[in-house]
Amino acid sequence: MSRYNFRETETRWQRIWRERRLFEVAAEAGRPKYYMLEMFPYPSGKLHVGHVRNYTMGDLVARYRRAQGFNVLHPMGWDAFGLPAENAAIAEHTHPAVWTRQNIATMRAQLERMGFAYDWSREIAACDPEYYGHEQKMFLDFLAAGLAYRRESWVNWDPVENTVLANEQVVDGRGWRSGAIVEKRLLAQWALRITAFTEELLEAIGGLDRWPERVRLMQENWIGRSEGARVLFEIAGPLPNAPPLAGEGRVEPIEIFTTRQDTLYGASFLALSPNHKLAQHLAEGDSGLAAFIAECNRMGTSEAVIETAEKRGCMTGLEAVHPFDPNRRVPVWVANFVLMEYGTGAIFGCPAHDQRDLEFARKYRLPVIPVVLPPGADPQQFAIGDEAYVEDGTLFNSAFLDGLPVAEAKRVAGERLEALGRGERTIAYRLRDWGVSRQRYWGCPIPVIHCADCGIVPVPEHELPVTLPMDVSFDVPGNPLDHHPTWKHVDCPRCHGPAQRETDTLDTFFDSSWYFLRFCSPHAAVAFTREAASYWMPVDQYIGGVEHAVLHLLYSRFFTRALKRCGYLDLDEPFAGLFTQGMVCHQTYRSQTGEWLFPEEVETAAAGELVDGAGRPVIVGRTEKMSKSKKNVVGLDAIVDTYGADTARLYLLSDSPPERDLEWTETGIEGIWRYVNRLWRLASEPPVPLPPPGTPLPAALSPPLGALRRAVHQAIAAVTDDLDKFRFNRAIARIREMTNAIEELPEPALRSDPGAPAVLREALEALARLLGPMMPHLAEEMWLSLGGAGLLADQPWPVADPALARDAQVTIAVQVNGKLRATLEFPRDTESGAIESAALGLPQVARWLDGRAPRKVIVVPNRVVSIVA
RNA sequence: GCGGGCGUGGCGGAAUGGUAGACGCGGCAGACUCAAAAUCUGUUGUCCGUAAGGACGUGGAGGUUCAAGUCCUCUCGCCCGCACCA
Repeated sequence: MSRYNFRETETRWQRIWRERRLFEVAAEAGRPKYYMLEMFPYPSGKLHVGHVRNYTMGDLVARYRRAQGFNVLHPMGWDAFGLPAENAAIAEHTHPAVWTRQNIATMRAQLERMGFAYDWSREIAACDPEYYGHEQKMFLDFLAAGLAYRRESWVNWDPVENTVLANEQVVDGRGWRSGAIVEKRLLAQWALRITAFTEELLEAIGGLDRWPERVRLMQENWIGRSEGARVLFEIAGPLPNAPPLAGEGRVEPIEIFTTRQDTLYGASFLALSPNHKLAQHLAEGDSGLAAFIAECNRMGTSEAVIETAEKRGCMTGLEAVHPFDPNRRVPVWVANFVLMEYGTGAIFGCPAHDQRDLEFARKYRLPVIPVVLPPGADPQQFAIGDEAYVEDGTLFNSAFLDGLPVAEAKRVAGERLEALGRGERTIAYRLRDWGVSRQRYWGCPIPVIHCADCGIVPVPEHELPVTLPMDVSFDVPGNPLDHHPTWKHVDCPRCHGPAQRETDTLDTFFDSSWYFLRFCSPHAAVAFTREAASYWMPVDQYIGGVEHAVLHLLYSRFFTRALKRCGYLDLDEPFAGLFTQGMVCHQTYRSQTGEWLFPEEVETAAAGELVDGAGRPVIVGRTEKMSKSKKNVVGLDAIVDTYGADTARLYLLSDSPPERDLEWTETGIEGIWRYVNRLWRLASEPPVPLPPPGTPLPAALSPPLGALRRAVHQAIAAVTDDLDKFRFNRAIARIREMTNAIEELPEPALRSDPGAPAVLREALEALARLLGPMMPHLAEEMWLSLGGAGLLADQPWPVADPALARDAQVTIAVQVNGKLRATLEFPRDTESGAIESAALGLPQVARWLDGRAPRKVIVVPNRVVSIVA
């Protein structure tokens, strides 16, 4: 039995595609374009099969759209800056650049072996000065436009590593690598003013109709719009135990944000964030308060800590005046649960109608004043127990608001605040500006200079790019740019006095926020040309992991708007279509002593149980996302060596719907391999000798051949529809059905029927074309075997003839009282009366009717006849 | 707590309200073989029945409908995202 020799064919076709520059594209005005993009990878090392699922999907779409005649841009590049390179440099005594370049070379070779149709002439790497120099120019433009600025912000500081840590790098309040307790520090950091576009970013989500609903919701929640009011509470009397804040005797009122201005009459306290400037000020004269604030700042910000931390507060001794009633006073507290970063860093507490406020009030024995009455409740009887009442109702105990429903009361209270000059209705957002400073080496240098006299001075454009020095040491903790003996010392471009470079580098999300634009004109002297961007953008189909649902995708949306404001392009949304693919999973294995084992270290013993190389039993764990740490990975090279790229590709596409997780199994890949060989045999040794290409079909076909032809056109129609809708697994099922139909064509029909060879040729050619986007090498090889002209990759996508695809005969289900009792065969579109009488004449039906006339008969054309006995 | 998703054979999964289980994996039986691998053929939701046939069946309970995996109400379980957001 001959086997498909993928080793020979795959490298051969890859060479031919490369030599003919098949996938290198140029903008062609007037020709419809299709920009297919998969999220560019971080070059972390070798790829495993889990890494290439989204590239396989992207390649399918790229080749499919290409066959449909689109000018398809399908580029690939490297998100090449980042922390792992520095960690590797420390661990392996290499240089981040060397390590990164090696990984890029390895991974590029692996992607090439998969036969992906990339335009490699557009390859970019974020760590290349050719790339990040443009990024520095963008930063300076943002700076000039007020979209980049320097601010003090609280950060996680690792005192051992001497660096800022991202939230993800803080584990249980400690630095993930040093184990040191992380401190909160107020540092001057560069930030991007994403909040300048908050409302736009939120509103435009509604127009992203080819994005997953889930991702749109996540972005909406992340932006977190809340309608409410800012309210001013005057402080009664002078500040105790502290000098007055400013001016002569008059103390600034406390401004709070609330969404429940309707419940202001239920206020029983105000609470300030520990980092509120009034709290900080008061702490100067109040050692108890100072100690409380210090303790709050020591508590980590990790979610686990927040969840378990109880609500605690510290009295300030201040009293605030109720905005609606000058005679009413409420105490001012500092509370650990009030965030400085949201709203105004101060709240008013209404325990009756907010669960968190209620817990606080119970703990500190503050009054609980209900002001919203549930529908039908008795105002005399209604009281708050352990749960705050947060539903709708009617206001009471609230003077001029009494009797109003909640929504109405919000409006009236807001108007009153505005009339009194004690507040205004406003909108608060969860979204905060994006801090982009990192105290890291392997990133894009921020192109500014700090001068003692001139302050912050941008690096002059003609001096860009500011390149990273290569001679750096990772022996000392902290930022190597800061330790470098010479790099940071420069003359101030303005006064020419001695000055220092900024040693922070940009967050790597900055790099990935515009790479899709660079791909449009990757060799341009500017970041990207307006012409190229206006032809290729937006990305028609973007594919990536859902883990980027908020950060990368939101930053890129922001960047596109920021670049538009700076005159770079005329576009709001970068990604017209988005698809988030599921993960590739694999069973996990552990040894008796608990170490993770690679799948190839596990063998099946004679008795059928799983053992390791030394014959010791293996503990089988749950199936989880492939990850190096759990060793449940299957190397890409090993799979391509054993089964070839096409087999791997088809498996990644066929076994699960693309948005769901896929389990990688040995039996699964072997099943695909069998199918690959069946396909190859069909094309290379067809059951009857084929006529030359283009041989016309006979006018009339025998029923079996007619059926085959119909199956082919049905498959073409179904596969096309499935690919349009990203139902790859179903498309493959359809192709397999068609394959079965070809193989099952009865032998006598083949041998004796003069029409058979031509019908078979049509079927096999269609098969090769349909397989092209999924298994491009095999499809080319089939095309060659069939004697097709040119490359399959240049063939147009087949078009189904609806007339040929329509079944001549239909099977009609016969139901009695909703249960299937029989089926009937009829020519398509037989009129209802004939079907009804045929159904009523069936013995299976007569038995259930028991001699009575049916009460009702419903005939659905070509589908079902439903009889009610 | 808030938001979202998903529950269908042994497994992955198909089903514009119209024959539930397409397609595949695995299993079982058989052919070829000295044997194995490979390949091929048949079969494969559960239960009753020799069979014809029948009953049951899409997490659970109701409902709408001639007809429900699909629509509605309630409920259970799992997964994901956000989370002291005022």
